[in-house]
Formats: sequence, structure tokens, C-alpha cells
Amino acid sequence: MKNNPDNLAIGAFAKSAGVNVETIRFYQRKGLLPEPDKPYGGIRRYGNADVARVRFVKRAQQLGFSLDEIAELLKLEDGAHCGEARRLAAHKLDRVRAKLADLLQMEVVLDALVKRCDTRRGKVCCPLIDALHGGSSVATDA
Amino acid sequence: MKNNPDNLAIGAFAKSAGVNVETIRFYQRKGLLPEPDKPYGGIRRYGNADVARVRFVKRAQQLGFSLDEIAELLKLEDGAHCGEARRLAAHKLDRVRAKLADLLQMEVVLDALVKRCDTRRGKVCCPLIDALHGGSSVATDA
DNA sequence: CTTACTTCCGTACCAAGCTACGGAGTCAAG
DNA sequence: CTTGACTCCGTAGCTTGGTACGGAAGTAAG
Ligand SMILES: [Zn+2]
Ligand SMILES: [Zn+2]
Ligand SMILES: [Zn+2]
Ligand SMILES: [Zn+2]
Repeated sequence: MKNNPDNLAIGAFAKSAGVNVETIRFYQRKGLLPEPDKPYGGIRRYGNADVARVRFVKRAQQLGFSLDEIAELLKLEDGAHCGEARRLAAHKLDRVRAKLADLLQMEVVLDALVKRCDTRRGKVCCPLIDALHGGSSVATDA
Repeated sequence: MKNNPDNLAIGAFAKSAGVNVETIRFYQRKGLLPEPDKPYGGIRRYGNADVARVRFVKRAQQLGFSLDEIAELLKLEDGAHCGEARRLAAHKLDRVRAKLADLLQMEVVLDALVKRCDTRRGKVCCPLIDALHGGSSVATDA
């Protein structure tokens, strides 16, 4: 009875889902996971559907969705609202791309600064520091 | 006397630096900005050096440095510690690149999911939702 | 029955980077 | 001198995604 995968106490459930017990409780408080009824004075039991739901959350997180956004996705969990799901994902894709562009810009500038720092080492004013002082191009520069 | 750029009260200083007054105070508490002595029972005054320092902080932030890291950079502000500055920036560059790789992975997967959602619209189970259920590849997949 | 492990539940705390608020003091204009 | 704007200072709150704590009650093994 103890390891029946459809009759787990919260500890086994959390382990099975690959998260911390406190994370489960946190998701319950956030409304991402249902809190099963508990027998009077007893303890709550969880099943495969709950494990699957946590895994759903974790996969969506890997794609950059916030917990609030994941709550929206979970409302579409039956797969019958393709348009709505697509809209959410497309919007997230936009924001991922925007962040990507920002980071790329940082990468370009940092790379240039580090290289300049290498080639002009030994000067009184480090070109990298100088750029942060506003001495040379450091911003988007476009 | 009022708009002398080397004798600013905190409000004018903040405006001149392009930040909120509270941000100035916050930076002072964090040790990023010195708190000038104030005349007994009077108000503190700020100058161009302070404005430049805030701008330094903001430029470094744009490159992805955290305030703690910026505190380190500010110790090298005289430009005489090229090697140390280069080390900090190179390390940051590494982390920017790592984040870039993560985001790129997200972008690839999200893009694929959205496209699949487009082409298979109308199915009972939306392919996007299905992938989050673990139905198809959604993870790093490498 | 006792011991030891879980569970339950509320509450508080963490990082980061601010933002807001309240009451008292100061300053400049009219 | 009064009014109103500004400053000072401490403290508290916000966001996101959890983590940690502590005491009471339930559960399992011996
Ligand atoms: Zn779909
Ligand atoms: Zn310099
Ligand atoms: Zn250098
Ligand atoms: Zn499905």
C-alpha cells in the first residue's frame, strides 16, 4: 500500500515528481495543484495525475513560463483550446526573443570590452573601466 | 546657485542622473554611492562626480552586472587595475553566454511548438499542451 | 505503548533592486 | 512669517519562486 503510485503521501509524491515537499505546498497555495480532501484527522493522498501535473509545470518552466502563466496553461490542459494555447506560447516566444536580443547585445559589448582590455593592458586607465565611465561606446550604439 | 551642477540637492541630482531619489538613497545604503557630509542641520549637496558614478552604475547594469559586482568595479574605478577588471568582465561574459544558450534552447523549442500548434490545429489534444504533458520532445532533447 | 518518522498548517525568511510612506526638519519665495 | 516644496531618516512593502521553522497531530514499526 505504501508504494502504490496512486496512493502517495506528500513526501513520496514530491519525490516522485522530483520536487521538494515545500514546493508542493507552495504550488497548492498558488492554486497550481489541487489539495485533495483528507479523511477526518488523516493525511492527504496523491496519485499519478498529480505527479503529471507537477511535471507539466516543470516542463513549462523550462520554456520560460512563469507560474502565473502556467496557471493559465493548466486551464487549457485538456488540449481542447489550441488557439488560446498557441496565443500564450507565441507571446512567450516574443518575450524570449526580446530577451535574447538584449543578451546578445550585452555579449557583443562585453566581448569587445574584454578584448580591448587585453590589447591595451598596462595603460593608466583600463579601457573597460573607461567605457563604463562613458569614455567609449558601451551602449546599444545603434 | 540652484542649478549649479556641482551643488545639487538630492532631487536635482537624481533627475540629473536619470534615476529616482529613492534609488539614490538605496545606492547609498548599499555603499555604491558615498553620502556627502551635511552641514549641521542642513541638507547634503552633490556634484558631477556623483552623477558620473550613478551613470557608471547604470551602464554596468546594462551589461548585466549586479549591484554587488558593480561595487567591485567601482573599487577599480581609477582604471589602474586592468587585470582585475578584465577578470570580472570575462566572468560576466561567460555567464551572459550561458544564459544566452539557455534562452536559445527555449526559443527553438517554443518556436517548434507554436508551429506545430499552427499546423495541427483542431485536433482534440493541442500538440503544444500535449508536449507539456510529456507527449513529445520538449526538453533539451540533445 | 513507545519511539521515530511524517504530515499539517501558519508564518517567516531569502535574493535583487528598488518603491513607498510617514513625520520631522530645512529652505526659498512671497 | 507663512506656505509649500523639498530633504532626512527609518522602516516597510513589492516581485518571483521557492525554503525554512516550529509545534501539534497522525502513522508505522518494534
Ligand atoms: Zn495547439
Ligand atoms: Zn577612467
Ligand atoms: Zn582593462
Ligand atoms: Zn494532452
